Amino acid sequence: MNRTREALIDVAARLLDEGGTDAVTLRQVGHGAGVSHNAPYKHFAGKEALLAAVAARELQGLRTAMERAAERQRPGDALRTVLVDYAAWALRYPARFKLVFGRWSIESDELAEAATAANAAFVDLVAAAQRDGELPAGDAVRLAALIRALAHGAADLALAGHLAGERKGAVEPGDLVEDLLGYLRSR
Amino acid sequence: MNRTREALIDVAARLLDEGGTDAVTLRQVGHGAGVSHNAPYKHFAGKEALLAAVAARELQGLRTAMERAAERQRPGDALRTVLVDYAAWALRYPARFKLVFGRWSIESDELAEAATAANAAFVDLVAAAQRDGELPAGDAVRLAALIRALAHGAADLALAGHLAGERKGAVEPGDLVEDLLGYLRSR
DNA sequence: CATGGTAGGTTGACAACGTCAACCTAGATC
DNA sequence: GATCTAGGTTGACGTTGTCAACCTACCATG
Repeated sequence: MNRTREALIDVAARLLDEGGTDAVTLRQVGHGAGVSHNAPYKHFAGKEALLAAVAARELQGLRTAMERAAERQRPGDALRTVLVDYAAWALRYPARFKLVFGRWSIESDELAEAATAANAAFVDLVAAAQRDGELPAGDAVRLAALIRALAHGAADLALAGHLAGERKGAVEPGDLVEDLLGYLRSR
Repeated sequence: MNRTREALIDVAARLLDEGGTDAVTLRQVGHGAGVSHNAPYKHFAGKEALLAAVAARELQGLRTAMERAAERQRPGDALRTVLVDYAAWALRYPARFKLVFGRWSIESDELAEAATAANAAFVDLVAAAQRDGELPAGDAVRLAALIRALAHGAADLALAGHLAGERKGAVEPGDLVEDLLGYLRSR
């Protein structure tokens, strides 16, 4: 039924990993899925809509990973695991990271819902860590935003090559996450 | 002498503010500067090189702002001022922010030097705040990376509309900066 | 002073891209 | 059996980055 649609998303994700957003051309996506250069328009309103579908699928994966960590580990460990995995994911799939957390120039219900769900899962994780005494008390939403902003910024700067220490004594995103959690715990 | 070159950079910066990186087309840049669609190639190797020049100019401005703040205020206040101004700048000129701190697909000595200088100025600011007891002791480079990553991530998420609280109780980048500095000071 | 090189400008062309329009076709629906 | 539609096709259009060829003042050097 939606076989072609799924194939298009798969091809788009692959091209995205290979060369970033610009490398995802509707023509190559169509060709890679074995259809013509205009077939994607039968499934997506345009290039942006196709990319939004890729982003939504990726966001659902991130949310699933968070929920799984929350089930299997204590709150503090789960939070650390999630953040470290997040940084590793960003470094491994830079284009996906930039797509998912960049500005969406299109309104997609699927994407908005996936983002809301993923954010809620993260806030839950933070709140649980607070109850466990691993994080200072206070507004969980705001504290979650703080932690998320740090992980996001560390990953983004690292990807751009703007994190201090090119070679010797390089600071890695995971290090900064550990530093922040350390400051917050010892508070 | 380099009058046309400067004009091209000016036009590129204006187009950048108006519609992001994609809105900067070499043809419009040339036309806006009163030259032909191919004249930019006499001053820049290509589109990326032109954008790199814009980014370098912007980075020099940020560095100047930091050094000025360091001269006129106490370390703690200077740091806070710089970070708040940084967040405000990012929200006001999103395209410049994304250009300067995005990945540079080109090697530009001018750009690399500007980045190194700006980063050094920020590390100096952090080190001064540490000596003043406003920040915990430790590796200044690493602590600076932490603070910078938070400010960067907060601004980037806010621009993408991914910061918690769309309307009610919206978390703003400046708030997160204040939160982090608060946690670090009371440590 | 003649001469030649170069910095900076021009026009024209090219392929690739996103997108629109028109058309085709098999299968579901009434 | 007629009709609608989801999903596919080909072809075209305008825009873009970039390359190539050409032109022309200017400036230094013989």
